[in-house]
Amino acid sequence: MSDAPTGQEAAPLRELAKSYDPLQAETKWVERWANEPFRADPASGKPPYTIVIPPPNVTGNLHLGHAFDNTLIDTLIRWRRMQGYEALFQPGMDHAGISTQVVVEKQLAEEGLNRVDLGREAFLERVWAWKERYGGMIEGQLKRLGVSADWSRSRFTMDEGLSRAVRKQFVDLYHQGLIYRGERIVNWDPESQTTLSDLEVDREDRPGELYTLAYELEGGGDVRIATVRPETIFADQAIAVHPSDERYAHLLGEKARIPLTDTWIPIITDEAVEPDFGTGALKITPAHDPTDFEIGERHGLARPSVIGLDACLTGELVPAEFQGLERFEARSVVAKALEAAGALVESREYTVPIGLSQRTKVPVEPILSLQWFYDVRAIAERVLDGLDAGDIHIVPERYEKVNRDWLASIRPWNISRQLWWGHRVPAWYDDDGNVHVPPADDPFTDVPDLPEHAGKTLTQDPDVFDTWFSSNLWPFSTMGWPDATDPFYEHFYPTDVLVTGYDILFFWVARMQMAAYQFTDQAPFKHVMLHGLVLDEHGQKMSKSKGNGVDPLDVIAESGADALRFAMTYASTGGQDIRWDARRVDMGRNFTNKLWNATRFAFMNLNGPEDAGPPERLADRWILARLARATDLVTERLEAFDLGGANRAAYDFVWSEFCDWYLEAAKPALHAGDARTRYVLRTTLEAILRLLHPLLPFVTSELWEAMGHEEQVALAAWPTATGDGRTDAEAEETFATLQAAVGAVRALRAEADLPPSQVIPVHVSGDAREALERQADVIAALARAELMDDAPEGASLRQVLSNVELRLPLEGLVDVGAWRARQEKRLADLQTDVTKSEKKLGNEKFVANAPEEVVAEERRRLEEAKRLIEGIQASLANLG
RNA sequence: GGGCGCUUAGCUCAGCGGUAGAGCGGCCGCCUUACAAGCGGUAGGUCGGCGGUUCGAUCCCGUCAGCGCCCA
Repeated sequence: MSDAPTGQEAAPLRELAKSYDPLQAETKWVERWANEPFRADPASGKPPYTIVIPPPNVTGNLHLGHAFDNTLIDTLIRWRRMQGYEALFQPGMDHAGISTQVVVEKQLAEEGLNRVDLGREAFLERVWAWKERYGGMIEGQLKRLGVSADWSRSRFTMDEGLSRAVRKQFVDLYHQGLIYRGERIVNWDPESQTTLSDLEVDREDRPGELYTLAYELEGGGDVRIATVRPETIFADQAIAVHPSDERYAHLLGEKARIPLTDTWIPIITDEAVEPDFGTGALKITPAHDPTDFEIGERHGLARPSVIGLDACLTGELVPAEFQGLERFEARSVVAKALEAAGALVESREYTVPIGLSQRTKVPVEPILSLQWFYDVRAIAERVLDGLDAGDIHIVPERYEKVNRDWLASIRPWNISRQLWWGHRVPAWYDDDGNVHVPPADDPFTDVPDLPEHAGKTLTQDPDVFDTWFSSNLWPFSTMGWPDATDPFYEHFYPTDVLVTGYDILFFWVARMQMAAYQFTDQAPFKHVMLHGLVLDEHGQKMSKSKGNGVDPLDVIAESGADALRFAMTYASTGGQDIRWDARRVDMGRNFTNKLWNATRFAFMNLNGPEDAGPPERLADRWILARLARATDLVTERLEAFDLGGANRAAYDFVWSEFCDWYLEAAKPALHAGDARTRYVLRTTLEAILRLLHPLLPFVTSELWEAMGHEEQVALAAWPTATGDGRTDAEAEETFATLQAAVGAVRALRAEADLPPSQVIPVHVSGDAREALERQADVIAALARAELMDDAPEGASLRQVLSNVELRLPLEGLVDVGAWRARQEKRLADLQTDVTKSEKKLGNEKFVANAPEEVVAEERRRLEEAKRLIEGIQASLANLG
């Protein structure tokens, strides 16, 4: 064994504290990464790797969902950066129209103010002030998580450049006829006073009543209709029945009188009526129901409205006594009046499906309104073609079908919102109600500034766009689109992966797909990695109202960001929701401490020259082979977007192999000053720090620096397992035998209840005897056992293993009865195995059909079990 | 009404065609000079029920049950 110091002295190693203080180290690196941020350089010549952040809302603080998302993104980014990619983690934030407006209005209310008093300009100033404050907080929180984003690239959906992108989108689509203004039934949120897209409405079944009303007929008698909304009868325009419904055929062309009024309406037929529902006759109220609206369109019905934006009865059709009643109150008041008038035939309990505003939880009111719509049907087809062509891979795969199904049944998207906070609709109206949108070749000039409109009075549409009508451009608007001046668009777009929760697959992912094909003629990302939601410890969704949220910053303050990140990647498997369990954070914290101490131990022993020559000691050869395997596995798991698998693979290797076995097994060599072992120890430790860095950026950075590296580990190369001498089946096999022998000795020791300090003599026999004798020093270190030259005389405990038999001369030290009992249990288990194996091997079909190696393995097991049984029986006979 | 996911050790979860794994918790020993946030040993599971495919099923198929989610 050569100790020739061919290597140079290692750099001076910093002395490490006895235990890891994550907060101290993390604070330091947070500061460093703030001062020397990770910058993506489009001119580096390296292949690009891009992930854009799902922009958090400026509304408030980050929650665990954000911590989850950003941990996954940053893990991928750090890994790829180390692999030599020019990695861009594009950060930023979303203006979150309605949510932000709501919180700022709430804040105003506390001061006794409201936005209308304040006026649009002043109100927007308040929102911007809010944005500055919370935007900064969110960025600080992400930095505390250790995210290696390029902060110089941070973008906000309301930035000038991104606003230009939104405007370009609108103007282009308008001139293509894909965006139009129309009067439709929309989802109105009376609380926040704006419309909502279908996606922003949650459906819920609520107990209600189904009323049967009698409408008097011109020719005498009545026709009975079923409705859940008697308060809207004043806006009725017809009664409709199914064309094939014989029951009503004789009434066609007749007129019926709306109860409580003197209004007569026609009886018509329409395919949309379900004959089985209620009486089979429906009152048609085009202004207050989407289906009725469509029926009304087909029959040219008028569409008067009787419910105002405040959700109260209003309009000249409503009798004075009901004017101003709130819709739900109106329902019971009108029902009572109907009853009094004899028009209420029946009312019975009925489950009513209603829509709730996701934001305010208030039931939405379907109202007739003039809104901007984007007809996405054609571009959705284009996305479907792209999916067919394999442009985008979604993991887990099952979400691709969900993605497709939604696109395939998509409907026009209501993009206007009656809010102040957001991108204002760039459309102007003249006194005659004509619509003016900037020309396609000059989208950024306001219409009143165009020469041809000089002198005209034009008013801009007061509304703004749905927030998603700007975040759908995020992957390219953040890269400078539509302006060609930013090299990032050319270099970093399309992006590589989108990492986000499955809950915004429709809201955001699908809309980005459509926008990207529409404006960049390609998919916005190659992969979509969808993760689950972070639920509370009882499996409930976390929410502010329930107060069951966990603040990531509290977790970080308690255990460190590495621990939190560990918990996140550990729990990330296959898009499954993760139930919050603080024990996973403890695992992470304990792991960082373990790593810290392993390094500390290494430092105590890396105190002399190193020799980079080929390793000769078994433990050295073994750990290198195991490291190669671990490296392959971790890399392969990362490539498969299986960060949970990568985490486990790294954790198991570092704790169960490197710490538990290698560090112990290397002690004799290190104490003997073996320069090659020193080299193996240091290089393995360095590989471990690099392998763990994407998962635990802080400790690994701290330890890497402590090892004397000037350049931080984030910029070091990702380990690779290629290269010769990294597989060593022989070393692995021999070491496995050593592990089994050490385990057996330890078990014997525990059985004999001997103190750990007491050295015990052990005799080894069997095939592996020589190999183990060569590891006598290692066995001494691991098991406190001294190998005997000669078999012990007299009674001894024998531990029979597959290729080794251990004997312990322990007369009088052991409770022989307990030992015997244990050995007999072992015998019984082995007998069961033998029976099973014999049965299998006796099965001709098994031998004929199973793969050869499986059959061979079964034979080997049978032989081994038999051998063990013999050995154990002999040892029991020898017990005396 | 349609679709999807989950059901594995006391708890939280991996695994997903060839004799069941982790962390925590339990039990028995240890402050063995890297680590008590730790070390060694050990117990604990008919992998939700029932059928089927297969030489072989926790894993594939069908069905039932429970829990949860999405869409209409």
